[in-house]
Amino acid sequence: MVRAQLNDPSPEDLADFLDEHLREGRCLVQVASECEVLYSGRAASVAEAGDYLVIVKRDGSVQVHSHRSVKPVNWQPQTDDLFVGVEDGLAVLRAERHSPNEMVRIAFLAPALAQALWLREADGFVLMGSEAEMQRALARHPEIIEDGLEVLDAELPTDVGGIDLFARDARGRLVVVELKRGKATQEAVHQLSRYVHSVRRLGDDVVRGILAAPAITAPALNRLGALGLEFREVTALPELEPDGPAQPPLFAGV
Amino acid sequence: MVRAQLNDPSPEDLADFLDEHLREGRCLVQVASECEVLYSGRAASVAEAGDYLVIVKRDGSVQVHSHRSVKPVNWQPQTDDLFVGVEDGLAVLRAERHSPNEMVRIAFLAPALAQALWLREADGFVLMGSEAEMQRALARHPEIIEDGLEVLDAELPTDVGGIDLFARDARGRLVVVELKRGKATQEAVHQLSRYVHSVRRLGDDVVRGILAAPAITAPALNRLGALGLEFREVTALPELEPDGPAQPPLFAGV
DNA sequence: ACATGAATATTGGAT
DNA sequence: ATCCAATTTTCATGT
Repeated sequence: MVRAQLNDPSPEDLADFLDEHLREGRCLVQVASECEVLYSGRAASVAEAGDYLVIVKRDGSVQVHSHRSVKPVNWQPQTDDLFVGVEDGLAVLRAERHSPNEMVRIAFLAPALAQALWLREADGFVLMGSEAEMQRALARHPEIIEDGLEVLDAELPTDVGGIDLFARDARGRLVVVELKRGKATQEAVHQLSRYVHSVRRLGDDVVRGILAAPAITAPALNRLGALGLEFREVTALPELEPDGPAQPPLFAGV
Repeated sequence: MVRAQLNDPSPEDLADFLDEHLREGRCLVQVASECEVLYSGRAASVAEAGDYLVIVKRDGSVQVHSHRSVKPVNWQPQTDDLFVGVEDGLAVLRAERHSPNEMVRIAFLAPALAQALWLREADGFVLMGSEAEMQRALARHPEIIEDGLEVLDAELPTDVGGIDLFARDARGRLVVVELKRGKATQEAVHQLSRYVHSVRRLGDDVVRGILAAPAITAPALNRLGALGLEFREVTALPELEPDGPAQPPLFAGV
């Protein structure tokens, strides 16, 4: 899994290392180093000298991590071109992509460690509890939302977007259902409201609007009521069994 | 910067390594290994045996990276508790957080490399071209949007959200301005429409709505026109000079 | 603690 | 290629 490793490399050695393993090896390459990072594209940023962990993956994606946060300080998804060189006595990595046109440039001021990893393609990843799953489940069992509900369509396109579930209730009224896999916010209420108005414009039928989610914020519930719309609690995942490990934690987060 | 390193560790050695450097060292720790990853919380997921690069930062955040994509396969932001142990002959890391209650569990099937890094706190990061910056610049120079525009308020709260810029035009009409730092979509048009309707409800004044962004999608522009709203092209960042450091003005209305 | 909205959002899917 | 909507969005901010 570890293809190569380099400690305290010279700028030239680091540049060679990056070139070799990014160009031919197609490895995931990391460098721990004091860096200077420039970004220019959709926005622009400068990170002055600081310690960072730089990761370049096989798809050309680049991320610059600091000591905190899951989100990198600088990054670039799937770049089209990578350039490596020595400029002013420093190893430099430049990652560019087109559409949008942007660029990240990393200067390695004091590289401490570089390594090339070969990670085999992994499969067998399964995610449960997505909104798509929720939609399939409710389309098959609409009684979870309400008895007598008959689903007419899923992802029904309107002029203002796609309706998650379109149905008819036991009394023949049209029902627009908007699903959220997490706590519903005012944004979701606005979305539902748009769809309901759009459907109402089509005819004189009575149209109900139901927001189905595991929870809803208080302001969102207020607005929902003010607009004459409804909320249905629908859990996206089964409840978790609380298991008692009885093990002291390493540390408590800051 | 490199505090410690371990090649092909035994499960016990890896567990000790993690314990030592996460608990006391408060280092950033990485492990390259064949892993099995379980996640349970807002959603749930299973990643069967595969090669991953695991990063645990000093704030307790955990990320599991595969060979592609800037986004981790599994992650956990700023956990409250970390647990390390040996279970069934495998080193195991568990990261939990409350609110929301969730958990990631990583079993290291075949650890190839572990290392502890000390990254000094870095400062000197500057980002340019945020929407907040755009808002400040346009509030000071509203003529970029339109001659004779007088800004009355920024982030003006309404019952449907905050209006980015609220103004009066040369002919005394009220103007609602919605800003986007990227290409504006239908969502932005709906947002603007909501604000305009909200302001119109307050009185009998004529209210204009302007969407100010560097670009707009074709469907969004159609809808905007259908709703009687307007688009103004406003670039969030100055054009890039091929080589010169010359500092053009921050914003250019086109 | 909760709600809101921006983000260099990223990513996948549909058109 | 473009557009749209979900995301375990994350993250900062205001209340």
